[in-house]
Amino acid sequence: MLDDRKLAVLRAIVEDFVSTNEPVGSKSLVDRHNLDVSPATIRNDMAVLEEQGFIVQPHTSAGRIPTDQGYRLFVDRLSGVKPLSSAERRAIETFLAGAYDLDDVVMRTVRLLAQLTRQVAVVQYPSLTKSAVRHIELVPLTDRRLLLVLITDTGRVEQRTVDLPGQIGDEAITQLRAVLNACLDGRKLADVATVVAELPERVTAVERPNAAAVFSVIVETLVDRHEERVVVGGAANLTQADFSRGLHEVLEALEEQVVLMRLLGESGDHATVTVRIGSENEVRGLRSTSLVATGYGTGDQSLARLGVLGPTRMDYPTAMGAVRAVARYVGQIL
Amino acid sequence: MLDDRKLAVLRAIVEDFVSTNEPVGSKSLVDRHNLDVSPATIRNDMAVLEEQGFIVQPHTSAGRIPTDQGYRLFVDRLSGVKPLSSAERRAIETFLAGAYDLDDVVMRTVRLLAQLTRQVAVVQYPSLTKSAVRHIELVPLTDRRLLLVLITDTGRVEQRTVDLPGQIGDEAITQLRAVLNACLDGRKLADVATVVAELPERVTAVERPNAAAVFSVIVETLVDRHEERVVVGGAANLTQADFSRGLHEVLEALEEQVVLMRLLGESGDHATVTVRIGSENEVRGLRSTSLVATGYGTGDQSLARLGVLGPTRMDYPTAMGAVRAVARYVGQIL
DNA sequence: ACTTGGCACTCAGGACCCAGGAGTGCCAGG
DNA sequence: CCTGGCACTCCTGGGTCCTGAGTGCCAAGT
Repeated sequence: MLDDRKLAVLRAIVEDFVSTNEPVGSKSLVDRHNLDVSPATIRNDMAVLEEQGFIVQPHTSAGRIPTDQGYRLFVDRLSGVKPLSSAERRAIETFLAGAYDLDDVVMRTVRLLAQLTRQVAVVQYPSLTKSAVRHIELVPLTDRRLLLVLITDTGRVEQRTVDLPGQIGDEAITQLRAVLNACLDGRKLADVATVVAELPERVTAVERPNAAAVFSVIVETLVDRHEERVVVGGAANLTQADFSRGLHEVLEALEEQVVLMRLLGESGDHATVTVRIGSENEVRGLRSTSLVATGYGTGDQSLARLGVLGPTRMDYPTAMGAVRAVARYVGQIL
Repeated sequence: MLDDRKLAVLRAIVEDFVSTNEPVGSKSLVDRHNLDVSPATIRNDMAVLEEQGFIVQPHTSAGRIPTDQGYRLFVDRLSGVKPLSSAERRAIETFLAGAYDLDDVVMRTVRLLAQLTRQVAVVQYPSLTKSAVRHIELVPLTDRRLLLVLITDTGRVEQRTVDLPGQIGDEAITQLRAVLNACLDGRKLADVATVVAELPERVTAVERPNAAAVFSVIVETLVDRHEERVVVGGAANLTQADFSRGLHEVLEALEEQVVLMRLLGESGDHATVTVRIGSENEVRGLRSTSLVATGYGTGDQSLARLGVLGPTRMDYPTAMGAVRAVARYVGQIL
């Protein structure tokens, strides 16, 4: 039902509209691309495309602009992933190379993505649940409060204060620390809950209440409270694309961690770049934006996701290229 | 040169303009405030105020709007700090009460300030240099890499990886850890550099290269690299105020940590709310915004600063009230 | 020495109209 | 199935006009 030329026309419309931000008409199409047919023919094709819901005209007798569905077809069948220029690759490498720690990696990644794509970059912190415990440290704050510091093998550090039911002495802390590290070191965080359940037996009875408090905080921190943060950058790029009045909505959505998590979280296996276009987004307020995202992580498993967010009128091939490349490099670094 | 009535007129102009966002004319002034003089009199006063540079008219025969200098006079002499309603006070308390750790406190504070003032909130992390070392932890990652975790008495946790010149064994790590904690525990971070300089003597000669690497990272982390982060929130509120095209500039400035530091950092002793209006801001791109900021911290010393940023057309008394109140509560919590 | 009413003046903003042009849909002929 | 021609639509930009808010100034009043 859609022959090759119609697809070519759709592709051309998307490309032109993305670069000019103006409805594109039959005449300018035949000029700019070398379709060797007449404008009238194109018009017929466009009529069909419109009927199928891939393009619309903002008002009678204006050019056509792609619908969300049109973009969808475009990314699915009409365009590939545009690889980065070698200059860009080098830029990525040098930019990410000097990172100190995990925080720094994430921050640099956000900036990098934002600059590269001129869109809003969104990077999720590597998930806790898929990494393993490297070390647990207990530091006394007062005689009834401890600071619990938990270090994972992805280099992430979690900290929480623990309020104890009773006083605790130095030697008790030392003992507790030893037990914790002996039992939890190297364990996948996902397994920690079950291991912790067996721990109380290993502690002397008198210390059990305090130990229990610590254990429950550990479980809470690691398992229940998936405090997986999302970092946003490049919000300034939103002002270029004209969201008319929707900008406010978009900015608001970007400040809600929960919303961002929902946005990024869904679907998409590792190493595939997924695109979510306009109304496909569940998130209210981001209905006129598109998300290009992928997973990243060490080896074959995906630790978290990152991507860019922009107006539906976005250069998808380039964005996909940048997202994929950055995800790979970040994976390498971790 | 400026009698009482002229000042009253300026105050009225500021208040009206802030609430309506429209140039205010002589007629509406006498209506809305009960100045019992005629519009003509007001016009004379306004002429004087304009000559002195406190107000301008956007174009001939429009009402007047305050200049930066006008706002300055307003905050300095014509308005106080508006205390919060008791409902707002309660809101602050309950909102900040449930905070887990330092990160959480900072994040909640940002949200709170943004919601309270309907402006952009800016909160600086408590400065490292003024707090003391609580604990230092070394965790082996590989045989040539350590993770250094440093805990301060304000509950802040700093982490850095250290690349060692040579291999290191478990017992060497233990020794090093003991030395570090023995010597640095409780020291003000500002003093750490001098203490560290004396440390190498306490380590066996064979371990000195590795130890030196660790020491230099410590100094770097704590002293040289004042990586004092600033967290921004409520950027969506910027869209309400019409920055015409300057919005882009403002958003860009808000993403530059360095710029924010410069903005917040200057001047202002603890517990005073300082206001920086429009062109008084050094920062290019924030010339049409105002900052209301103050220090916060435990006891009498200021650990860091927080504030709100908005258009110069801002409700200063309320903003100042909110900033002051939030700063106090946060100080209490720490 | 201020204050006041009166008056002429200015100018942004909205309503209105008009022409130009880009783009379309349709149709008949190749 | 493609193409040229043609009539139609309607957005866009420019121009004009008008109105209303607001001003500055002046002369008279207190």
